[in-house]
Order: sequence, then structure tokens, then C-alpha cells
Amino acid sequence: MPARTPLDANAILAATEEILRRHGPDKATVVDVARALGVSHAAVYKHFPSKQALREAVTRRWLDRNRDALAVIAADSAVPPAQRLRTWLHAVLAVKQAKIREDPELFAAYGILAAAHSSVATDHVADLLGQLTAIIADGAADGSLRTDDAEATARVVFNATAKFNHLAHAAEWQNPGIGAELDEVCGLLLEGLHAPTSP
Amino acid sequence: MPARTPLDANAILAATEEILRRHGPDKATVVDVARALGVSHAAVYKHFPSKQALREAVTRRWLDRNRDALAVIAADSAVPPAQRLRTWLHAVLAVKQAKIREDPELFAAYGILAAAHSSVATDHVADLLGQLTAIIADGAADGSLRTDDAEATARVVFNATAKFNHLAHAAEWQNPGIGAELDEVCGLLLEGLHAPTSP
DNA sequence: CAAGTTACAAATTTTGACATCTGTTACCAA
DNA sequence: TTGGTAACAGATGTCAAAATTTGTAACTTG
Repeated sequence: MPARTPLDANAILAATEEILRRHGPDKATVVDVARALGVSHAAVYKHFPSKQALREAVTRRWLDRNRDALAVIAADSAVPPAQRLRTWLHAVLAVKQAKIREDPELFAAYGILAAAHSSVATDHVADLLGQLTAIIADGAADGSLRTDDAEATARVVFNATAKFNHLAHAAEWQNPGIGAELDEVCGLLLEGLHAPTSP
Repeated sequence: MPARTPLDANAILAATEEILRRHGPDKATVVDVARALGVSHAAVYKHFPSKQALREAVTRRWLDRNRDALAVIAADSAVPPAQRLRTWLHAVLAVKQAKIREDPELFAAYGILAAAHSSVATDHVADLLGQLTAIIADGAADGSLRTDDAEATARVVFNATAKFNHLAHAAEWQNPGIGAELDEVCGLLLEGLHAPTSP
């Protein structure tokens, strides 16, 4: 007997996201997902090769939504690049803080994937680095930010703000002073990026 | 029957460190420590109020050795403060990399303590921040580093180099490019600290 | 009384039988 | 052939009983 709805990858992803939110990443089995969809778990395996792949797909979809929200800020040419850089870095933090509050289970699932060295995590970092590179390139173009290589500089800025974007620090993001700390780091980095060509 | 050696706090710490190295942090019980010393486990409790306190004492001793090694670099007034800052930050990373390689079990024990919000971890960070503050204050004194408040600036630099000093990133320290990344971050931070008084 | 012991309750960890889950294969229906 | 099921082996997770560990107290000895 076929399922009421024809069961496509998207329906599976939506159901998985729901289960994940409700049960948490540990207790979200593919049997549960299948049950929620009214099919046998083997049916799910027709669409995703493994539980890992399913989890990655869900997480990727969720991260892509974040990426798109941040891209709007990164591409806002109405804001001067230096200030845009600062705003964007704050937004990266704010988006993750919000996700921890709203979808702690999904956030935990992302943490597990990142720890497992999934390509989802590295791709996400690559996306963010791309946006950062674009901001810095804009700054280089209008002379407001000094850099030889926007991409290399983006990596440096990203590394220097690891405390505010790397999952490993998620626990510290609840600390009330965290925004001020990021602001101070931004300040020092922007001093460095503004500086007239070295001594 | 008294133990051969009179059993002082130091002997217990040494034995615990040995057990910790051999068995790892999870399987290092105070019964094991007592057995290694040829006494009953109750004897150990005469010297340390709890297992937690014993572990903290071991870890503190180990961290203090690191702190002292770094203090030598921080206080080396023969090296100009800017370069000293760079060298010191590299040393912080190098010391931890070496410990991971040599004493992975002890390093893991420190990680557990840090996660448990033990004062050992926060004290260690305070020690490091003190050394960093001293370097920056030296730079402010001889005019080579620009800062209003050496302590605040030290915090900013420490936050900006979290990827290279915070335990949460220990896994990334095996990456071969990590030293170069730190160097790049140092470069940008020093640009910021060198910059002539703002705009 | 200083430094240790034995003995013990409560908390924690380990163990092992049992249940569930993952991923595969053979099969069925439109 | 597409889209599903049922049945299965092996891996993984669960749960309660058993063993160990933590921490305390009353006791021993020089």
C-alpha cells in the first residue's frame, strides 16, 4: 500500500527536521522518521543511502538558510565595507545564538556533524569565508581596507574571530559580555586593516 | 604498618600523575593511586578532601610548570615587545601541542577540569592574561605598542587568538598549517597595535 | 595526636541479557 | 521500472543487577 503522499526527498527532510526538533539528535532514528511518514524505514533508504546522509541533508538545508540570511548583509553595498565587516561578524554570532535558543536540538545535530568532519561543516565554513572575502574585496576596491589578498585576509579575520563563530565556543555565547568582546576584537582588526601600508 | 615512604602530599601527586598517564583520566581511581603507594585509599583522603581536589592539584602542578616556562619568554626584556608578543603566542601553542603529544592523558584530564569550570582552569587563564598584559605594558612603555589599557588589550589579543590557545581547538592543533595561521593573525593584530593613534 | 587501618553506606560504573536500530537483500504491486 | 514492503544479520542502545569506587567514621598503633 503506497503512502498517502508520494514520499519525496523533501517530505523526508521535513519529517526528519521535525523529529529532530522534538526528540533531539540522539533519539532521532530513521525508524521514527519512517513511522512519522507512515512508511517502513526501508523506504527512507531508497532516498538516502544512510542515516548519516539524511542527517547531513537536513543540516545542510538548515545551514543554507543561515548562509542566505548572512549573504544579504555581506552584499549590502549601501554600508561601507569596514562597518559591514563588523555588522556581518556580529550577525554570524547572533544567528548562531538565536539558533541555540530556538532549535537547540538542530544546533546540537550540527555540532555532531561538525565534530565528525562532515563536508557539510567545511562547506558551510567555505560559504562564510566567501562572504567575508567579498566584504574585504569591496573594502580593497574602495580603498577603505588595506589587503594584498582578500581571500587570505578573510581567513585571518575568520581565525581571529574563531571564538565568536566556531561551534566549539557555543557554550560561551550565552555569556552576556560576548557581544562587547567581539566588538573589541573587531576594533583591533579594523585598526590593522586600516593601517597605512606598514612602517 | 606504616608505608615505607611516609606518604606526603607530594608523593600522592606524583603517584596520581603516573596513574593518570598510564590509565587515562576516566580509569584513574583513588583506589588505584592508593594501591600504587601501598596504602589504603582512606589514607589518601587524609591529605586530599576529595578525588576532585586531588585531580585539581595534579593538574594545577602541571599547568604551573607550563606557566613558568612561558613567564620566561614574557619577561625577556632583551626582545622587543612586539616580537616578544608574537613569540609568546607561538610558545603558548607550542607548549600545548607538546603536552598533547607527550602526555595526552594529562592533557585530557585538564580538558575535563576546564569543562567542569574548575578554578584551576580560570586561574590558568588569568596567569596567561597577566603575562600578556606585562608584554603589552612593556610595549606601551617604550612606545612600540599603542594601547590605552594594557589589560583590556591583552584580553582582546587573547580572544583574537582563541583558536590557538583555547582547549576547545586542541584537535585543530595537529593541523600542519596551524603555526602559519597563528603567524598571520599575529601580523594583523600587530598592525592594529602599531597603528598611529587612530584616524 | 599523627598517620594509618578496617568497615561501611551511598554514588557510580561495569556487566550482560535483551530490545531496538541500521543497512541489505529478496520480494511485491502499479 | 518506480516505489514500496518484509525479513534479516550485525551494530548499537537500554536497563537492571552486580561490582567498584567515593567518602566517612570508628578504631589501632607508635
